[in-house]
Amino acid sequence: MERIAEGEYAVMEVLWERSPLTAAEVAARVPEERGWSLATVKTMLSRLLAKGALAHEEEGRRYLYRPAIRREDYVAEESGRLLDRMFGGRLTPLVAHLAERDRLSAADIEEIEALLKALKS
Amino acid sequence: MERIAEGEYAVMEVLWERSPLTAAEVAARVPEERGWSLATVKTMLSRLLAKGALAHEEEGRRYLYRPAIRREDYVAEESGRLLDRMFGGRLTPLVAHLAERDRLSAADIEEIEALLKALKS
DNA sequence: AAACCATGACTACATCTGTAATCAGTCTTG
DNA sequence: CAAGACTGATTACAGATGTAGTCATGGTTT
Repeated sequence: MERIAEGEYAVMEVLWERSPLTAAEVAARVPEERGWSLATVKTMLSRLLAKGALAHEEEGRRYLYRPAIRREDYVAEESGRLLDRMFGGRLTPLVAHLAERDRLSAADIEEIEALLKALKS
Repeated sequence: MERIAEGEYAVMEVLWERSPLTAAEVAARVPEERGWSLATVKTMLSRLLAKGALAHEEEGRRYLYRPAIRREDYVAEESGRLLDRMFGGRLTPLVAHLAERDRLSAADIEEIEALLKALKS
């Protein structure tokens, strides 16, 4: 599975959210902040097709695009990569780190505790 | 703070581990697997200097390099970025995700529970 | 039919990255 | 001092990425 670049990821998000879509529809759903032209979105679509991250089916004279890889899998790979690189693959240091950085509220803690309890059973 | 590329990160790791170091010393400590020549390491060092991620002091006719950003901060930024992009900024889904993917052993769970308990007090 | 519009394919181009080689000094060593 | 060795600076170059523009073709509207 080839690497998906940051910008391409925005396109994947759109299609994971809803698919299949035409190029124009994808462009309409890409976050405003990107400020992309339709041409740019089309380039992204082509590259993602080439990488095998998307599939397309013809619908008349145009294409309908849909993801060819699951968001699940992509997310797993990326978070695994981060974990390995920065925390020696261990989740505990990440949690500790985020807690220190105030990325973890009391409610979060409760929630994670509940999750862990469930996992143990 | 400019983005640090994957390859450059390997150099930062070396210097976070121990610094200051000369270019040659850094090269000697970069993981074998990279198979980098000294020239490559020097390029990385220059680019990191330009990005402001490293600082150097002259030591005779050569430089001693040292990090100009804290590993802490870099790691915080990167993990925050991942969390925001993939999990809406929430840690719980990430933990749940990793658990599902068997990235979480029973021992890990114990450990995190202990950590959370400590955090609450 | 003529003019127009939408679409994918192809082309463009600057910047970033990975991966060096080469060059111009300075230090060392014979 | 001459020949190397070592160092940062400069240059190289291919592939990835961000960000489009252009072109050919086939459908649409008057």
